[in-house]
Amino acid sequence: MDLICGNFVKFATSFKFLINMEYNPRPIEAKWQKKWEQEGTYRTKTDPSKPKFYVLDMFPYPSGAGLHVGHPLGYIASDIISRYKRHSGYQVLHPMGYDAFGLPAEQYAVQTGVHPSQSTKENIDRYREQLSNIGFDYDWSRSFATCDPKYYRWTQWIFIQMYSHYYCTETQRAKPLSELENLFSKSGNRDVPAFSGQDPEVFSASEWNEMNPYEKDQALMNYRLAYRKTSHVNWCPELGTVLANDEVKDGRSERGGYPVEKKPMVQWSLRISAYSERLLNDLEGLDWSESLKIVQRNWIGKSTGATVCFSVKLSERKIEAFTTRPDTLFGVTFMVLAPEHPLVDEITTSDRQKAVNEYRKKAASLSDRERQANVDQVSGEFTGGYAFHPITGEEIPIWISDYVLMDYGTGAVMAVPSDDERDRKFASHFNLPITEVYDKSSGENDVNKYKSIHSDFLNGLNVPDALKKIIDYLEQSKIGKAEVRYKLRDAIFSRQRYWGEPIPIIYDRDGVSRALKEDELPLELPTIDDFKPGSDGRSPLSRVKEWVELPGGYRRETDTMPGFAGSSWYFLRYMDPHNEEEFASEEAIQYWREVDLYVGGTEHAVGHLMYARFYHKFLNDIGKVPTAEPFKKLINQGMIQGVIESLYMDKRTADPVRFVCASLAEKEGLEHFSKVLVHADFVDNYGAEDSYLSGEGVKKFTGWNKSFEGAIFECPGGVTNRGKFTPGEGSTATDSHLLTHSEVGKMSKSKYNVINPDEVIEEYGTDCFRMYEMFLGPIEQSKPWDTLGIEGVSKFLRRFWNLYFKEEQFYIEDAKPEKECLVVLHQTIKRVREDIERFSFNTCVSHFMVCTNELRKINCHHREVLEPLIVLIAPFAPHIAEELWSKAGHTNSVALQPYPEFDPGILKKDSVVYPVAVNGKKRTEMEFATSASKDEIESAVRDNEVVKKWSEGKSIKRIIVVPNKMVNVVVV
RNA sequence: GCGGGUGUGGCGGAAUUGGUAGACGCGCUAGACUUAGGAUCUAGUGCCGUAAGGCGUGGGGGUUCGAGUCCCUCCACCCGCACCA
Repeated sequence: MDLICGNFVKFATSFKFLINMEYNPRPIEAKWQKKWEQEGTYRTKTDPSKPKFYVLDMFPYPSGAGLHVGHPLGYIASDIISRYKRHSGYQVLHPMGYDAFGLPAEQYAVQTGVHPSQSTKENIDRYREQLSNIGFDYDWSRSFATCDPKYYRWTQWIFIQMYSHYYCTETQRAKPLSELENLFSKSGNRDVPAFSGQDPEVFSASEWNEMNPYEKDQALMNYRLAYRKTSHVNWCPELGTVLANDEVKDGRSERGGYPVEKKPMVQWSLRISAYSERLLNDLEGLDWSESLKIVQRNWIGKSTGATVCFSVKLSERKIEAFTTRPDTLFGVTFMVLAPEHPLVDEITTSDRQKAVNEYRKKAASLSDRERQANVDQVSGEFTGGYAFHPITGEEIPIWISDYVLMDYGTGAVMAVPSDDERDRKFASHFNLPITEVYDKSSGENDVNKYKSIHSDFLNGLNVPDALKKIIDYLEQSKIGKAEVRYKLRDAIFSRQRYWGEPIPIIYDRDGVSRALKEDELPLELPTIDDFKPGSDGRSPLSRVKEWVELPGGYRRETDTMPGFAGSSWYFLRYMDPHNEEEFASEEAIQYWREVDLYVGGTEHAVGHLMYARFYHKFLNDIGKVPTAEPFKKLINQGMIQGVIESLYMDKRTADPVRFVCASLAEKEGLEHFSKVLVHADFVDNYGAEDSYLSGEGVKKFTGWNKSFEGAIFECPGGVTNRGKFTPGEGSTATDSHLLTHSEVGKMSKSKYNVINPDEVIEEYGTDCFRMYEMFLGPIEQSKPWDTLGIEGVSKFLRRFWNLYFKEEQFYIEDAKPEKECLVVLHQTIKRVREDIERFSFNTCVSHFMVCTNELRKINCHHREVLEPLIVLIAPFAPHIAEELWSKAGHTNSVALQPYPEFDPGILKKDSVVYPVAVNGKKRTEMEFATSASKDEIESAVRDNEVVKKWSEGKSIKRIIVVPNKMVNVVVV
């Protein structure tokens, strides 16, 4: 009987599908996705008759792991905006592509021998499939990958432009290098307005003209925006490559944990530091979050001050020190050099030699991390040498200490212990004198209000005035000069790797560099089958002799470009992705200009976003793009977290291993237990507080982690061992109910809690998945994925669908709707429009829910209400919208319909229900016509029974009427 | 240490300019329909209290007729930077 009934229900349900009554998302979604692709619904044209809108998602690296539910969050948000803008009459550019060069594919190749191009292609295909499944409106015809020679040809081209430009400090923009060479041949390099990070050797015009090509090349390297020089890099001998700073953790490589050392190597770099000031200033006009701007400002790290020159006793050499507080110059009582400072050797006296050498040796052996770790410990050595105070002429002892960093400022500090915390610490530790140079006796906290003392001609001045005066003095007497410094370092560009863009440079027999000509591009990566690093810190390419060695004794550069080379300008290529003549046509660039909305995670706060801004500014300088900034507005989506599930394992017994229920662990004392991660798939009620392991879950767990096969799993109801559950004494339990420990944390493969969007979509449908991701909370906040919550959205979509059905048939009536229905619709239009504009997608979803609940209640089936609602929801749930739109009798795509406008006339009310408060507490409600005057309302409120009751025995002092809002009665 | 952000029911979160705190959803409770319910529908659901009422947006103070929202102060958590001269 049971069986027959069950089958009947099943049959009836499937029958309902046939007549399209029940909402069954998957077939609908597949149908429309196919149709969109066939009809090119989302093809973007460069059409100057329409306003444009460029929405962009941050370039994904297609990893082998595929997407988890956190990745699409930002993509869905940008998809909604892109669809909304299309409905609003914009020509929308919403592209997607792949940042496809990079280390993971190469590491995989080293391990497996699979060529990176193959594994990358497979990963891209998988990404594309997963993305398509979510129904995005990407114009796939514009997609590309950075490893495609048609793309990287232009990555190489941009590099060559940087190689052949310098930065003019007069006009504050990049200029062709040939102009600089002209200047050199006319007047040498002494006064050229050209940015150079190092202090290049000075040469005259005739010296320049007599230089051989090699010497000229070397000299020009000091000015090129892409240049080659020796830098101290993180070299990892084990991996045979240079690592970026963020790839090094605690002196070891992030991958593999191999030791990393500082090694001088000849490397290509980009002179991003020339752009520091512009990168800093132009942040001002960007619609980015304040916190992101601050991160960028910190990174650029501008400090304004002066360099002061100190002469050294018994030496011709001078010490330059940078300070932000030259006004405290009279408070200098000692100097501190970085241990690596080149002058240390010269000034150290023989009696101090041994101590100094030991200290330097110790400092050199520590990594940057380790040096920073002992911030609290003061250490240092006296060199025995003295400098002269540039004004008073007093002798000042010179110390060395590792709190002074060689690569910041000049590597030398004029120590003012009175006004600098670290100098003060150092002085008191080594008993060095402290001279107060500001009168702080007033107890005032504002530094700018102090008056200068013990400072000769500065006495009596406040800080800003003293600063001005001392800088004037320093410059006039040529002791020093005002100076601005930045922390921002030039970007090291060389990678000793295979899977990256070849650097399009060749060297002649003498080592003189030359860039490839435009018609020699792209310089394609040769195919190789051995991906191990080359010898002597060179890339695998160095072994490909037939590629490296060229006729005429020329040799190719064998290093490749870093990941940011391809990802720093990709947003421009989408404007015109198939152009073979230029990276994008002027017409396309003039039309699309910049990205109007950029969506991505905070992990790119400095790296990608800084490099892309730099590239863009450079291209702007050379007249290739019309805008100074690439990304007008930026939204950082939050992370979607997962619940990390673990089991309590008893530390006191090992044989057999004993796992216990969380309730037991708490009773016995948590200190006796360690936590063992358990795969989220094994847990019942995943995500809920009382998630647990059933007998089935225990079986999965022991099958997954065989070392626990013999373990016992104890919960209050009984014990499970080797698949058998034995109830405890007096227990009626029939199965394991082992509560797990659950905590919110990162969703990651290593935590075994990854939720795959494909599975969610399979169960609930794409539209539901999209809406639920939005419904979770504000886009910028991190929040945990709640497996149960999605039911609510699923239920809502079914109800929404059912608005369009009556007695199992699609049903929309053409009769004039009642005002009530229209009010619901227009209220919803108003709210949704406002909330999309402010990127508040979670509240949009709730407006749709409210709307659906209300229309259901009043049983509204009017076309005039239900059709605009389809368009309104289309950006959020495009598939269900298309299906209902076509069922309503339309043959065109809903995606191209104008977005509904709300009619303020419909929302206008005749009367308003006022909350009436007495002394700020709401006590009753009263309805008044919207036209009612304040006086009318006031007198009616006075007569109100409830108000009378609350003012009994007291007098009404005031009645505040806020029109159409509320009434407050003030009673004393 | 510095900078930024966030603190609202059992949970995710609403509240655009100071104006009915807790929309919407989850969860929970009760009921209806059901052989059944992890389906669906209806009602309820901040806390205390039988009620009247009181208390409530991290704590304390202030401005205001009125404060989640503004000001001061303290606390907690998260993120970023960190000897930057």
